[in-house]
Amino acid sequence: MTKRPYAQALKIVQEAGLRPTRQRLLLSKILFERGEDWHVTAEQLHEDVLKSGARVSLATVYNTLHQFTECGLLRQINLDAGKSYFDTNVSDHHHFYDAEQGLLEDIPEGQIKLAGLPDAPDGSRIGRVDVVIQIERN
Amino acid sequence: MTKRPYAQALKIVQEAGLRPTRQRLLLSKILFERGEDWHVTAEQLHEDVLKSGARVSLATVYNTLHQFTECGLLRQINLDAGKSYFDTNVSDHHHFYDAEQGLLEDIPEGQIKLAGLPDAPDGSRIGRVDVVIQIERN
DNA sequence: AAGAAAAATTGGAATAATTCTAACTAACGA
DNA sequence: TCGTTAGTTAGAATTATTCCAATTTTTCTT
Repeated sequence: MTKRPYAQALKIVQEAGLRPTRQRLLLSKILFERGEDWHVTAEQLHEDVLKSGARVSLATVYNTLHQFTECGLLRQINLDAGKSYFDTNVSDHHHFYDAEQGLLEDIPEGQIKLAGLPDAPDGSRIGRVDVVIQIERN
Repeated sequence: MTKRPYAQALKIVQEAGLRPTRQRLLLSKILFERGEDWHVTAEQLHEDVLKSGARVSLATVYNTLHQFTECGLLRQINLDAGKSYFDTNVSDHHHFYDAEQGLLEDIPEGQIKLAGLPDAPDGSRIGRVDVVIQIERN
């Protein structure tokens, strides 16, 4: 992988139909070029930006996370009363959740089988089905 | 059902091992004597208390909801970054969730079948498994 | 039943995550 | 390059929740 530093980030942002601003490129790079699935909060991502030496306001981090979610680049997960996680893995998979430590872990796609799914209530249709396995540390 | 007004509420609170204070009795009554499952937020419950003509501070509503949850009288559900729901139905069941309107609906116990549940990661064990079906209004 | 000890309640302040706002700045198309 | 549109920003505002220290209630002991 010997690309110019922002080639991949640029591609992602443009294909999502978003203007390639400095902030979006940087966030795209940090989010999608770490080579593993990541469950990140706005606050964490903002800290990572600052550590990288760049500056993006927290408001922009929030805006961008929501835009990326809209575009299907991220998946938003709410498990804690207080905060949102954003998952860089948007495949159809489920999660372990350690509430004590606020840690999310992926369960591979296809591992869990669901049967007996009910029809959606009248006047609605089914969107996503989320399975969360709460775990406790021994 | 011609009991003295607080007989049932008293029983619930005492069997949970909690002191039967005026506040707990009233909250127990409002929560468990409506004859149907209820998904309530602290704020909503507090309003219901005020409507009933009594006064319980919001801090006490929060304390009591958490204590009742500890005792297994309620189940806490977090689906929205912002707020917590408390479910008066503590049986092993799942939910429809309408994110748009913040509405939760029960799916009857036993309806959904899960297979292929993975083992908990090393050093942990499985607690609860939650299935949430996101629905969108037509 | 009275007094002491323990637990619960309270208002209000504090916190945390998120959203809003209005002014500024950057990107894009002609 | 210029004007228009979209994006970014700091800081204020909002929302749900927790914390705190003072007061009140409940329970225990006698």
